[in-house]
Amino acid sequence: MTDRLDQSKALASDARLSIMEWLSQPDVHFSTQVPGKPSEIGVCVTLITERLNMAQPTVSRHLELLRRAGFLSVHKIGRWSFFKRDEAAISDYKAWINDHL
Amino acid sequence: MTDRLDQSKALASDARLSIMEWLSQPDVHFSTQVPGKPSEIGVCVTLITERLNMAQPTVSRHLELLRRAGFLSVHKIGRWSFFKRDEAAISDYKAWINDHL
DNA sequence: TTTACATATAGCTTTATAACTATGTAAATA
DNA sequence: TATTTACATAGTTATAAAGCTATATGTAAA
Repeated sequence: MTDRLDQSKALASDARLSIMEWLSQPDVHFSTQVPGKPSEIGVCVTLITERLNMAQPTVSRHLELLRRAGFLSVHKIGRWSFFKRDEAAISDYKAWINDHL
Repeated sequence: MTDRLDQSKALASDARLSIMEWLSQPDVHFSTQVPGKPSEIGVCVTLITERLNMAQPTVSRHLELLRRAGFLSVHKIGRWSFFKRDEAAISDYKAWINDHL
């Protein structure tokens, strides 16, 4: 079973809430991405780092936390890591919150 | 505006998630309360402390965090503090999560 | 076959959380 | 009025989280 506490913890951060929100409209927020369409392949770490205005390793860690919570998936192409939302897992969490909060 | 980050942080704790869940059916989980019906006046700190199996000041702090997030309200009668859910604020947060996550 | 690039990992420092004990406060009771 | 009760606050300590720099890894380009 997915760990609801880990998921709730993943959302207890300004940076991570922003990431989740930006990735819900990736083409709008990351229109400058060169290697591919954000809504199709995901968004690379560099662009998210720029937008967050944080050091790259810090952003990698935030993304990893969201991934481990199940909210994001990664797709690696060459040297890039493209992150996108896992809508099924997100809906699942929403349903749980609706039931249990 | 309510601080969504504070609300999300308030839910990033096992103890606090349990409190929220117990208080959604207070008569079931706190049937031993003497001073009044839990679903009407709320649940006192002592009973929540017993159920959490933590020191009383620790529980007071958890309750205060949930209250400041808007999820709980307190009603003081004599020396007791009765905590109950603020369903409006909770629904408000759920709606926000549905929109923004 | 170096060099540059994109990301991840390691290690460190600072700040935030969470737990506890001790004590304070305010109301009810003896 | 002294004591007990219910809860809150203060202070301390331990653990977790968040940020950074430095470096490793792995791929692409020169």
